Amino acid sequence: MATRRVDARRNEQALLDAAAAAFVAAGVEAPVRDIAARAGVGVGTVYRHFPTKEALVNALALDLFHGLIKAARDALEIEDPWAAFTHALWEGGHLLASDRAFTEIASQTEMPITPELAAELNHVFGRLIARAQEAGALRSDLVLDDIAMFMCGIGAATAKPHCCPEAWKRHLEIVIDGLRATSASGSLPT
Amino acid sequence: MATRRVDARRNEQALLDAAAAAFVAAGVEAPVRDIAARAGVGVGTVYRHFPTKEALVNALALDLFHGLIKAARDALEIEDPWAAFTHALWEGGHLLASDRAFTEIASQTEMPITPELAAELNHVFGRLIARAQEAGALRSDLVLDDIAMFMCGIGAATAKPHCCPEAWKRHLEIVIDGLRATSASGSLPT
Amino acid sequence: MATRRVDARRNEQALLDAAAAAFVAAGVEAPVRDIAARAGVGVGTVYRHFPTKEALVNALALDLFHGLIKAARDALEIEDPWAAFTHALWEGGHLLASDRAFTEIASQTEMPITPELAAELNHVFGRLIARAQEAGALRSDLVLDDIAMFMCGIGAATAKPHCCPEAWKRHLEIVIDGLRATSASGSLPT
Amino acid sequence: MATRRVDARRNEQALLDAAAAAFVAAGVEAPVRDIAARAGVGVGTVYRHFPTKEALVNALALDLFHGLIKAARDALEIEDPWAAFTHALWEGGHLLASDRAFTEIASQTEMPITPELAAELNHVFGRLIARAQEAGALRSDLVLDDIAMFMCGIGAATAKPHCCPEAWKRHLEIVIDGLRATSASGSLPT
DNA sequence: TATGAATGAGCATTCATTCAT
DNA sequence: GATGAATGAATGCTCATTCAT
Repeated sequence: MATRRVDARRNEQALLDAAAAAFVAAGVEAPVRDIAARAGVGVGTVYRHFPTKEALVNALALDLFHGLIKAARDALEIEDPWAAFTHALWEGGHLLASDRAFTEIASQTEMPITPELAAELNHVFGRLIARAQEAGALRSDLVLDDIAMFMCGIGAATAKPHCCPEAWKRHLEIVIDGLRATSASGSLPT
Repeated sequence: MATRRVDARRNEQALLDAAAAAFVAAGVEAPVRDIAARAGVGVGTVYRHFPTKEALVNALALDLFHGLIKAARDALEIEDPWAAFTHALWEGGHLLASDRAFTEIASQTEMPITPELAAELNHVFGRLIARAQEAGALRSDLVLDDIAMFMCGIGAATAKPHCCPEAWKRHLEIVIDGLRATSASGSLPT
Repeated sequence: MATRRVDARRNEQALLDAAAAAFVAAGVEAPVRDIAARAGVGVGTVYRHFPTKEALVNALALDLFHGLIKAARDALEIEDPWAAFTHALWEGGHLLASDRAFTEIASQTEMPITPELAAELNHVFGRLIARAQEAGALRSDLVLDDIAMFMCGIGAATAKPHCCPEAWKRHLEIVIDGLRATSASGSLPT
Repeated sequence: MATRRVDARRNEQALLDAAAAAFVAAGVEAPVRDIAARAGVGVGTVYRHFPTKEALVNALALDLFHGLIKAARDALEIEDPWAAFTHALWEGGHLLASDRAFTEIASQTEMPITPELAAELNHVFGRLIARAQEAGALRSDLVLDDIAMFMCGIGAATAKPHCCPEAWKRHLEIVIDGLRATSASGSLPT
């Protein structure tokens, strides 16, 4: 019984990995059959672990969200507010860049973020932003939602197949430079 | 015969519009039948104008590329190199933001850009970048591909259903601030 | 266009027939593919004519209901109340017996009878019953719902594969004998 | 070992009950898993007792047949031939009415009756019929198969979800009235 | 022996595409 | 030319059955 459990758990992770790979290769439209095949199991097994294809997709997204939250929380430990803020962004970037599946998902389905998760994400990132702004390091017009936007940008940068896998780093570098309090300057929004 | 041409062209444009609308509403997965219905024609007619659904999608993307090129070319007329460069970005942003279909497409299919088109795009944006860098206004490490990345970011910002339709403007503003030569500063790429 | 319509109409009837045959042979569980094959069309065609397998099943049932109503209405023309009543039963029996699909359906799905149809059925059969009872020919404790029950019995008699196709006639004969006003006599309901 | 046997038998009965309940609730299409759950065992255990879902279904049907035979045999003890005959019918009705599962089964699968069982059923019901006919109480044209038909009618009456659970009693009452020797009269078989 | 995870054939349904009219 | 009926491959999902533990 315990053994079976171990096996099942292994399978669940294999399924998650297989799904991520399949989504990267073929988008969220990747057939469940393909995911099963990649994981080396039958379709039925997929459905034993996830009641729905959507549930599998969500599980994948949730994983990333948790990673994001953890990264942000770790960043909160850093003393310097600006360093803490940028650290969180860089860690988030790494997460996103190493998980192209997420971008696929994010761009094609409604994010399955639960209210609790959203609240948690908001709380910890809000703290990061507030601290950096109070320290006078971060431009004061930045709001929480902008973070999501940057992350999407990173995802998009990563997803484009032809650009080098490090491209997102330049993107984030530029964005961070634009985020410094000293950079703020009225551009020309037409 | 000339009338036919006019009619056909009208139909083709109607089809393109219908497709854009359908894609915005339901993603690229929108059925061809829906597109036909929106255009007020039968499915057969769609296939008379575009050999394949993919061809229709590509035509839509091409349209946007042409708009982008035109905007960049117009920007080239502006004397001040930095103003010219940022003008092109803002115009591109507007184009992208007003055409959510494009983002849908971009995120789900390989961009169907032809070598000629790519060359043209590269040429005119390359000029814009070079001029701004020579004038010392634009950070010197910016390369052509970064532009695509920013555009994708804008697309992503626009596509997120819950964020306000103007959100992309802040995104671009920050990015532009980060692009100034004076902003450049080694961040901390982990 | 007119021609197509003719073809389509033909197909729809073929589909209905094929479905009836398939249900007789394999129950309502008969795969849509089989129905399509029997009708000599592709599965897609089934779905062009009926949005759902259930809709096809319902269409079949509705057909029979209409037949039943028509038979009862015709019976109403007969002057003698008892003759009218029994005529309706016999006609209904024939209908049921010649359409084993209906029994299959009736026993496995909720009857898709619309309120209007039910009302119509009730109205005309109610008349038949009332007239026969007023004439003192029909036992007075008979109610409308009993008719449905008898019909189900006939269906069941017909459906049993081993019994001769005329078996239902004896069933109905006995039931009719039991329905005469003179037969009524308290049996022994335990 | 004896204990084992007892346990197994207990399990088997639990399984049979669970199956009956599941079939009533969801038809013969009820998943084996549900049956197992209702019985509080794993699916594997179901298959230890019955090689096949069909076998389980058959066992259920057999149970009812045995009940029917027993009822008929008990009826044979009654002295008055007509009373004996009708008693058997009423008992059979009760059995059927209290076991909707059977009707589900009967209408959807070939009855798994063995030759021996059929012979037994025929023998005892044949006796009941013969006695009642010889006594001049039962119409002489009744044959064995008609009994099955009546039973199916009762099953059908019971199965219809909207009609009251006692509806079958009226059905049987009428049928029995029609079965009296005195009722016999040429109806009008079209 | 009992369990329940794994399997995969099978089903309803959708949708790009073709073609007779 | 335009139409929309027909096609059938492909997809998500279920469920009887097997088998390792």
